[in-house]
Amino acid sequence: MPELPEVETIVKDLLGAVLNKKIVALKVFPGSERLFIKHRSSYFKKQLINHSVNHLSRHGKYIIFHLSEKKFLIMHLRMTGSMSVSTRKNSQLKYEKIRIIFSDDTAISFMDIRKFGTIDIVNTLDILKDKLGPDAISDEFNVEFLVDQLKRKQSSIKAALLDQRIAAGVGNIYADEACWDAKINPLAPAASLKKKQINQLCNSIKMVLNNSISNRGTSINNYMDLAGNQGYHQTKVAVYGRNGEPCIKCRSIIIKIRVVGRGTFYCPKCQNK
DNA sequence: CTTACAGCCTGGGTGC
DNA sequence: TGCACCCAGGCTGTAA
Repeated sequence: MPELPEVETIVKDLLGAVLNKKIVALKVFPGSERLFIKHRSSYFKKQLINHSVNHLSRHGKYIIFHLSEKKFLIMHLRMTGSMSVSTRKNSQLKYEKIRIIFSDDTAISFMDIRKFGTIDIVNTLDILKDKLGPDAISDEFNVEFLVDQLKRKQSSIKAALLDQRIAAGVGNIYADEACWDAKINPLAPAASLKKKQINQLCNSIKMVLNNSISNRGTSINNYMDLAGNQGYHQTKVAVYGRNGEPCIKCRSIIIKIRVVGRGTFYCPKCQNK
């Protein structure tokens, strides 16, 4: 599932394929109906065609295309979305839902197995500001911010880390990995953490995310990069998906529980508070 | 205000 | 080989 490091890898790879290109067509494939619940596909065509991609960025797990005339195309891959570079003439790719075609006949494709992905076109990014806190690898995501947010939380630290208004971009895998690195039990009440622990957790979150970016993301379940390749970070995970296996620090057996409906993996010895 | 949870989807895995 | 069932989880809407 694409979380911050996977989306970051996709955005970096996409940059050369879209920057300063003019959109001339939008191809819509069967099975894309859910993408057009909020606006019809004709609306997207009208908004996109003859606009250029001036810039590409990411906030949390959202991909943001900065278009000419101050419009923004916002995409979210959710669980199983992926992107690919294609051309105007390619036949439909597997699970391909839409294709954005440029004036040089190159194109980018959005694929999605489970149809949870979303797209939207907006005139300002205010909608993201309402939904998201600071991006988890940005300077605005720091110990002061985290202390302030966690003290008013009534939930577990795991639930707090999955809250995108707190840690935009952190998902289930990296929440577990960061808690393990910081030696914090995922069930610990968020408000119970001491400043020293929060400082460690903040550092662990950034470290885990940046390491994964260096490895082009974690391919567990369906994540693939633009070229259809897996990342390399799945061989580096310490706890996620490793229930029944020994902790790489203390050899205790990693256990799996459910927290806020998510599979949650931790070391009962290393993460005992 | 907060938190919890069902629902959205489909491929892959398991058990019979 | 086939079939029924379960699981994965990001986000939204609704309920408590």
